[in-house]
Amino acid sequence: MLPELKLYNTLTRQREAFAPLDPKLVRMYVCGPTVYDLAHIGNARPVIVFDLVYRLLRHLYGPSHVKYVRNITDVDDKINARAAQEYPGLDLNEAIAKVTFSTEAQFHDDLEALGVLHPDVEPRATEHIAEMRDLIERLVASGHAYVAEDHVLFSVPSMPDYGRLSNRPLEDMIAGARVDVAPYKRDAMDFVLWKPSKIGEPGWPSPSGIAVPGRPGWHIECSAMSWKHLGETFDIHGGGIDLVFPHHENELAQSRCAFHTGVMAKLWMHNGFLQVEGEKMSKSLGNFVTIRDLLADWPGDVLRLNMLKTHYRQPIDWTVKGLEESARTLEQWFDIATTEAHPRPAPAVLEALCDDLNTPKAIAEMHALKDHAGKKALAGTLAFLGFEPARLAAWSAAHAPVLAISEQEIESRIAERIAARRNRDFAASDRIRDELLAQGVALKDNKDGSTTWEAKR
RNA sequence: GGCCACGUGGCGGAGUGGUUACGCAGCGGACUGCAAAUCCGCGUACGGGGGUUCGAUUCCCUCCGUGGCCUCCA
Repeated sequence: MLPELKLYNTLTRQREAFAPLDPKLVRMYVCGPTVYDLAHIGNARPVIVFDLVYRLLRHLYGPSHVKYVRNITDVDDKINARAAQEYPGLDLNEAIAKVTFSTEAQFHDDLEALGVLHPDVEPRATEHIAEMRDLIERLVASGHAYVAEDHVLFSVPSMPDYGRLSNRPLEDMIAGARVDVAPYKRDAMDFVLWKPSKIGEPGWPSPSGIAVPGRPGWHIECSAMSWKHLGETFDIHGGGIDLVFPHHENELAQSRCAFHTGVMAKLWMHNGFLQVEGEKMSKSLGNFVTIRDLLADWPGDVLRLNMLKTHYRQPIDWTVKGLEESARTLEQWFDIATTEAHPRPAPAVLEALCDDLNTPKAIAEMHALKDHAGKKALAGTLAFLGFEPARLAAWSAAHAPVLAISEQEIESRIAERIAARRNRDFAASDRIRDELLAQGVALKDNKDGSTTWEAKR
């Protein structure tokens, strides 16, 4: 008997029992990266969190009954700016291709190290321009959008319940507006669906009779890609909490008005923000931490556990101390879970995860497995959660501290020490132990009388 | 200024209207020639103030603190 899955829905501000629209196919869309720079640890949070949601759904509904779409946004002003900066001599479109291609490859390498499964579909925005145009024309035709000065704008007042996701009544937003309003907007809240391309910028034939080439606004790509791969409505839409407004609010407005539906996704999930050593991560503070940097010092599995130690909706403070603790925990678990893995996660862990992805509770349950005869269950749970001893071992081998002493020498010194202890020459015995420690080798005298060693971290 | 979230023991971090979270660190014990590793055991908590209640860390109000968002790159 599987536990009932309950998830917190940003749209309703409460936990709800999850029931897919189509019981034969659970559909989830998560906003992926805009590929203009190395992914930082804050970007890793939604990727890891929703990877776990994906694993959980596959377990509950069967792997062939879940479709997970995570996009790559490869058209964006930040990309254009980066491309122009990195490759000043190159044609802008070629430069953009270089930036997006290499950034995407790096992103995939990072995720591989973090134990993240591939989504079922990973669409790129530039491959869905036709769907975007189609959506825009539907919106214009139904009066939800209009053309002005070669732009297409979404008419926010045309949607009576705009603002429901972010819980911002229209009046409040207008009152709090602090940005100059473009003159071609009918309403201050209207947002861009399509805009004209400047010379040299990427451009595509425009919709709605606009003569000049253009490019999509920020939000339309996700409406287009989720439609193409998941349909007009689907089950779960995820991302970071910073995306709730305006990105998700506007996505939702576009899709619902284009398809005349009451919902876009039934359930909206948002992960909390991440800070580094108690401070907001920013380039000016110099605490901007990329996944790549972290992987130089820590195995991906440790980063993964560190991320899951905090409940996904809570703010997380990313610290070296926390990483050290996670590394130790993972090491202990892998030391214990050496037996054949159970094919399923431990029931108590599954139950915790079904309770709005309560990973801290799940981790506590794993500690309980350690204490009892739960080795096989622990191994199975670790595998289920995406932790892989082989990957960890590979990282450790690649990053092992260089010892100035060979393994044979270590073994012979251990033998020497055993002999000294047998003769009760403890001065000699302790000297050997200290010398090895100074060389980075820590000895362990086990209960069975044997002595083993490990490289000191 | 508007909207929202968070504030738990030395640290990390769940949860709950009235019984132990859990982990790390610490302390005590076992083991050890002594340590380390390992095993067993132990302790301290719910930001301030008010209210509701027989009873609040848990609900309400308020204050303080921390953080996020407030769009077309301004």
